[in-house]
Amino acid sequence: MHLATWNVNSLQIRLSQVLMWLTQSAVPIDVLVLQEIKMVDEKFPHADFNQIGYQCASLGQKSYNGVAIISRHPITDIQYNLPHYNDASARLISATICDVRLLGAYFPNGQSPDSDKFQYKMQWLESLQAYSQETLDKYEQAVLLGDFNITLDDLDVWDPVKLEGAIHCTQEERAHLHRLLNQGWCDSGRIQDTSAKQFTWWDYRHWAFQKNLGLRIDHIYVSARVASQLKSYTIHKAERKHPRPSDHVPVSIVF
DNA sequence: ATGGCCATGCACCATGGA
Repeated sequence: MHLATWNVNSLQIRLSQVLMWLTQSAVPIDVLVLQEIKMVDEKFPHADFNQIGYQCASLGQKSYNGVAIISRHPITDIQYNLPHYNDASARLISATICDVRLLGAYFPNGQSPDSDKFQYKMQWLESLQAYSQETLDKYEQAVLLGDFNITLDDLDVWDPVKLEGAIHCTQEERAHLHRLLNQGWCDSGRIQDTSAKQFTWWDYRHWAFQKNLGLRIDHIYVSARVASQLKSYTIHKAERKHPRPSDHVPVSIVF
């Protein structure tokens, strides 16, 4: 199974690139989860995806956030957002596809550690912990993937000294990722290669991509059963060379 | 030394992103 995640920063703007990426993939993508589609469900371009053999489920929102699942296989048991957290933002869509439970997530950004938005991020993460545990208890094959907006450790940061304590790099945020890993998830990006710096996001400014000044904040966490079957993990950096790219690139695994 | 990008909404500047 080939699974991918991509924060597209507006599906309106990125639709043709996403369709092209899906149709040109050497190994066909079975499921792609999207974040920041910034689009209400009524405007979701189902027909464009149907035309290339995919069906979709979306949790949209105007201007901000919004997540979706694009799948070549039937999508069942869809859960919108966190079950125990009343969220005004569209951040999570879960479904079962080919006997695999998928959680496509757009974690809150947090803005800065002293902001109200950081408090919201912490509350959201607290609720995610419970939902994550329920998911692992219930499904042997599970994948939690998306834009986590958190670096696991300094290896995920282009300049850990400069960014020490900055948003996405605080110990409080990282503690939540370690809690998830302690629940039994495996970071698919750290199973095979555990020493190389590899990023999934680069700032639009300062020629950051050209200088490779980035962060790894998009993650694919897999249950033990899926981890044991993992064949490959790929960060699709070439998508950042598109004329009008997202600041994130797609990440995918094959198992 | 402030910031330099990109997308959205609403109107050409403000907000959010990370």
